Amino acid sequence: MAEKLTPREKNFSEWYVDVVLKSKLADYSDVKGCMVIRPNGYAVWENIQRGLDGMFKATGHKNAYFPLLIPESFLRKEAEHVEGFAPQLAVVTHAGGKKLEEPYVIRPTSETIINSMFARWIQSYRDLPMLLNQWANVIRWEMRTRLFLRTTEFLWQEGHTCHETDAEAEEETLRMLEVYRTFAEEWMAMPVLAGLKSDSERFAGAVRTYSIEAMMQDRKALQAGTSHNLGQNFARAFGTQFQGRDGQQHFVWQTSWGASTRLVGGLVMTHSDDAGLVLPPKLAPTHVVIVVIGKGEERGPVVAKAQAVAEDLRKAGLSVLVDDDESKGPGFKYFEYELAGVCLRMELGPKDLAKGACVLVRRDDRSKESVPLDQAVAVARAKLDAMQKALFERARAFRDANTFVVGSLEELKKRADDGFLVAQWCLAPACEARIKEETGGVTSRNRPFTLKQEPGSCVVCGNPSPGAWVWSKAY
RNA sequence: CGGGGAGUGGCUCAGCCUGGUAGAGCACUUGGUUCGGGACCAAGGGGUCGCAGGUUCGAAUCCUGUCUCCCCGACCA
Repeated sequence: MAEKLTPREKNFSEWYVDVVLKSKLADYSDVKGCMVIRPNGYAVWENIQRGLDGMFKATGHKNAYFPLLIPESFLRKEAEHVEGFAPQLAVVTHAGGKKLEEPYVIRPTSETIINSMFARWIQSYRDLPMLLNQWANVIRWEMRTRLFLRTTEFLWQEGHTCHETDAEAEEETLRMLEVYRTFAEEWMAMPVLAGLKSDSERFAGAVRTYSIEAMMQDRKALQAGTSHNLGQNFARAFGTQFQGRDGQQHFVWQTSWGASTRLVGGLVMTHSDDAGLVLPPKLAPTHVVIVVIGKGEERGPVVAKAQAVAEDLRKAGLSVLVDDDESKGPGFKYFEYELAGVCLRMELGPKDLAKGACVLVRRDDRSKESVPLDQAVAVARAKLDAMQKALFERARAFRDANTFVVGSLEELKKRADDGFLVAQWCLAPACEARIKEETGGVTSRNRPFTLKQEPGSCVVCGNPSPGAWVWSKAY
């Protein structure tokens, strides 16, 4: 039931939890650090999957599925990889009532087990490129969890590809990052900065990691997708080789890239407000709810009309709910559907019917308009398109208004909670570490492609710097 | 893991200090009246008080342990 949410101003974290719980996206489970994704939340995830999966297929990838359990020895084959993931692993030591000869690790990511198969499947350059994707769950033991943003088990998609050359792998890495950028901006209406990650933020086992970074309403950054150029690191560890055009054996060049249910959290923190969930139409499970108004006998014709309009809207490709529940008043329902994040509310009552009209209310700005019924479908679609666009524009304006160029460590400290900070950095890990320490958690987010690289001097040490990076506190 | 807070019908919480066999509001069910921004009346159903020990004639209440969640830090998608 719709209790009041904690306002964002008062406590952003509590607001976030309130929205997720009360809009029934997810619930806590009895398993520590794990959540249950409820039908509302799963419907959003399914829409995300649909969108991304279509883009993966369009870029030549095929879906496959690899085991949840990975022999521990596989993880050990790539030194940096094990080291990076060791603290987060869940390990199965017993099965079938007996202690296992070799423990299994529950996958935190699948590079190793997939490479064990790539090594068997790839013989020749004619087998390349190999472009696979897997939709799966993974487990990473976390100290502190947050609904959708960081849970012990989460759902994601991990792409794994093999290429003949380094250049092709790099091209693929950037291509998939661009897929994420496009998806984030065009589907999620979430503006992002696509760019290079620093070495300290690089995926364990990768040569280079790229990310897309979004700004949430509390001005903190959310890494919303990553794409890695793995070079030949895993290929060497697993002997994934092919006979090249030159007749020689070569290790394949690989990439991997992933996006997770964290995106749902990003959606919430980007668009929602103190009344509840706001979802971009392209991902919203319900586009329109038709609230039937009226009492007793006057309801009959209204319900009939509502159903007819719903049918028309559905034919136009919209997802529609008709609410003719007589036991609740309309006002109550308005609050409920706003909380649930339905994009458009259509109010339909006897007065509207008399005029041959209905009232349409947009969730994001609550703008209200009386619309002739014969134009309802066209207007609804136009409003949804406008809403999709408006959400993106508003989020972008917010991000831009909270992005600052800073010229010194002092300024960086002062603005630590203000948003995205653009600062020159000499690339020395020590300077990066110092920023994190002195600012109470500001880290390098990435070096956006769109950020012009002009030489300057590092805000920490003053040494020459090749260009600026974006810094922020992050989820 | 450190600091702070909280676990009592589905939800929000009272009761705990000063032990005596569990209560309110909301939600839910049924019937009726309502319906353009959170309707009302009446009747009803629902809780081994997070879990496990202990003290006691008797524990929601006192003691010990443990689990979970929230907030703030350290690690991470």
